[in-house]
Formats: sequence, C-alpha cells, structure tokens
Amino acid sequence: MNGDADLSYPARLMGEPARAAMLVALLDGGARPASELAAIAGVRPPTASAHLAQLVEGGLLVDRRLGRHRYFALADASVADAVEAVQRIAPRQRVTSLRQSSTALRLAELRSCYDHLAGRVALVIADALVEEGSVAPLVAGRVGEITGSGPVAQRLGLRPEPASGRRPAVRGCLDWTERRPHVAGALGAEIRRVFLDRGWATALPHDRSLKLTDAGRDVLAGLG
Amino acid sequence: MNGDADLSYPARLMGEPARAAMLVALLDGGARPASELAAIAGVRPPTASAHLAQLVEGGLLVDRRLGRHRYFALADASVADAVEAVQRIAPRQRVTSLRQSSTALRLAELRSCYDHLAGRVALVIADALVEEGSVAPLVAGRVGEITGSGPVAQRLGLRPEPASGRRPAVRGCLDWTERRPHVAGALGAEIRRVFLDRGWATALPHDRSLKLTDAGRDVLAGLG
DNA sequence: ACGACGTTTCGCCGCAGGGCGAAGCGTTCC
DNA sequence: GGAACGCTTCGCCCTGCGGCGAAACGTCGT
Repeated sequence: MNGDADLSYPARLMGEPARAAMLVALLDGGARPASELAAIAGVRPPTASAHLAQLVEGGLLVDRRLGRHRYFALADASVADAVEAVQRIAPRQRVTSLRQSSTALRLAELRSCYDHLAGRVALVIADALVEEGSVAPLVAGRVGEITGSGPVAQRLGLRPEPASGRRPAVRGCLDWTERRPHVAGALGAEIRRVFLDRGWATALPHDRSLKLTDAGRDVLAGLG
Repeated sequence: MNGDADLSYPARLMGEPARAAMLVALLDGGARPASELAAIAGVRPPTASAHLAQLVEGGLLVDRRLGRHRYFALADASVADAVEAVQRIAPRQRVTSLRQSSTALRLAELRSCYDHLAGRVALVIADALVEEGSVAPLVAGRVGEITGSGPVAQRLGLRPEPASGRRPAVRGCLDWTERRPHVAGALGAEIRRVFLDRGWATALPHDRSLKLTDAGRDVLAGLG
C-alpha cells in the first residue's frame, strides 16, 4: 500500500491473546520451553505450537532446540520495545460487573505478573528495596542491578545471587494498576517464591491474584 | 490472564491492514476525514466507518465532528510511539516475483509515503536541506524544525511557512528502504507538491511509486 | 424545499484462523 | 528395547470479523 514496512503483520501476531501472553511472559529476556508457554497462554500444546511457529516465522521470537525441548525467546530488544510500547496504550482492564470489580480490586492489591509479584504490595516491596539501597532505582523495561543487601532484603531472605545464565537479576516491570515499576527478573521471581513458600501469601484459583496472609501482613508492616 | 493491561487488544486493532494503513497515514499528527482515510486504506465508506469506530473505541484515535465531516487523529504521542515501534520490527517487504522486484526497485528509488516523498531521492533532498542548515537534523518520529532557507530550499521553491494549525512544519519519517529519516510534515508535503506541480516527477498508476523526469533529474543533480 | 454529500446502520456473505484430540516423530532415561 | 516425554502434524469444527450494497440519517448549499 505504502512502500513502508507492513505494520499490520507483526501487529496481527501480537493481537491474539495467547500469543500476546507468550510475548509478555518473555519480556524479561528469558528463554522458555514451548510447554511452559502453552501453560502461560492457557492453550494446549498443539495450539501453542502453531502460535510459536507463527511468532518465529514473523521474526518476533528466536528458538533454540535443546534435546527434546525447544526454547523460545524474544528475537531482540526492538521486539521488547514494540511489545512494551503497545502495552503502554492498552486500556487498564475495564470493570463491567460487580464480580469483575472485586476481582480487579484483588488484582490491584497483589497478583502474579508471570513469575513475579505485581500490584500495590509489590510496589511497597520494591520501594523498600530501592530506598535501603539493596536495588538500584528501577526503570520500567530496563535491566536493573542488585547493589547491596539491606535489612529489608535480609528480612525477606533474599540472597544476592549473581545473574545466572541469560536472565537478568533485576528488571523493572511497569505496574499497570499503579503506573510505577516493580521488581521483575530473577530477584522478582525469588521474592514471589519466598512469599508463597513461607506462607506469606496464597495463590487464589481462577485468576492471577494472591491473598496476603496475616503473617505476610506482619512482614510487610515491618518493612516500613 | 495477567493483571497487566491487555497487550492483545490494541495490537489486534493495529493488526488489520486497513486499520494499519489509517494509523500510518495519521502518523504525522494531522487530522483527516473518514472518506480520505477510506481511500487511503482502500476500503469503502461503510467498512472504513466500522474500522474507525473500533480505533476510537480502543482509544487509538480521537475524533472531532465538524459539520458533516468527521476528522480523526492519533489520540496522543504514545500511540504514535507504539505504531512506530511495531513498524520497526516489521520485515521489509519480501520479493517473491520479478514483477514485485521491479516494483520494489521503483519504490526504493522514489515513492509517496502518504503525502510526502520517500525513497533514495527523498533522502538526497533531506540530506541537502540538513547540510545547508535549512532544516535541523532529522530524527525519525520526532517533530523537527525549519532553521533557515539556504540555496537548496530556494531552488526547490520552499517558503519557510510557519506551522499552520496542528500539523508540524517538519517531521522525521523513517525511510524503510534506507533506514534513515526523510522529511515529512507540512514541508514534506510541500516538497512533493512542488515536484509534481513543476513536472519534476510523475505519479505512476497502480502503486505509490513516482518517476523522476529529466527536469527532475537536473534539479537533483544541481543540489549536490 | 430540495438535492448533493459525508457518514452510519443494517443485513448478509464468505473465509481466515484459533481451538482441540488423535496420532506421528524424535529424544531421553532406565 | 521400551516407556515416558516434548513437540509437531493432521483433520476437523466453528466462531469472529472484514467486506459490501442498500438504505437511513444529518448537514450543507442553493
């Protein structure tokens, strides 16, 4: 139509909920096998396989075969930029019913954002870690840095483990209920694991929201 | 799926060729009536109306009713950012036949990019204008500035008209055959008009390519 | 008042493409 | 060698949605 590159082609690839979920899951730069991406997207393996083939064909993902697994990752930073730029113009989820409204409230409080925590609670944690200097100030969509291990980091039982493999230790992830970055990356995943393992939060069925337990509330109050 | 904003919703809106063409046409920040966008997208009015309604509903476009016309423009800069970020990961059009190949060659040389010129010829002009200081260095996707009126600008008969209305006088537009910015905005549109009016180039039917005339070739040679 | 015009609504068609289960293929483990 | 496993291919269903013509609606010019 226009001598320019065809906008609609990559946009169409991003415009399908299952594929979009896969892309968002890979935003941290990590590589994940097809089965894991299928689970994240909520589709069965054959469907996921078809979607992943399209994303590779379209140049949004690259794949690496390792034994009987096949790992997928974003092709490069420009793909992450595009995904984030589009995410930035997505409307916050609309509230159309009472049930959705209460779900929205729970999600805004605390939820899983792929493998780390998001929501108001996640921001309290992120702010505390940055304030005490354990983590460099976060920028959404950028790789961050562990800069120490202050009292909050120790209270949470976070070991300053070095970045293992390709995955960055810390990454800023824009919180779309609050419009500020929270902790993603390996550290973000560890925080979520700690909260679940120690019974500070429990996962609720049916959606990605989590419920803070009394113990969790105490821990959080102690971070102030 | 994810407490985050739904990436797939705006992406789906961008992922349909007719809607994508409309968004690209509005990238310069201008407002255009529905009928014009219908022509650009190559669809009939009812279809365009449906697409535009979706883009407004999705928050990508805003509209202003003026008499019996309805003008549409990108909702804000973040939408332009998203469109450009996605365009950046689109594959350059593939060549699958000889005919396509010769068309591709003509498009790479000189074409209309909505209302201004693109291709190698457009870059020669842009470079000359920047070099002599008539235009501030161009950045793709950003509003530029007219900084003077050197010999090249005068040879082209460009009046340094002030930005009229909402449309920026100059805008960098990434050239996807050459990966460098050329002149868009009001000045870009005027350059195209001058080339056509003075017989320096003629529009070819069937696609967006233009053919440089001998007179046009002379003018260009004199810009060196 | 009337006709021209830009836009929208309606009703209908046609198809691209997402979804799945079953089955096939290659790799790994014992 | 055989079983388990991860992924892909195949065949099928079925919904979503883009496309258009006809007609309605509102605005403008005369």
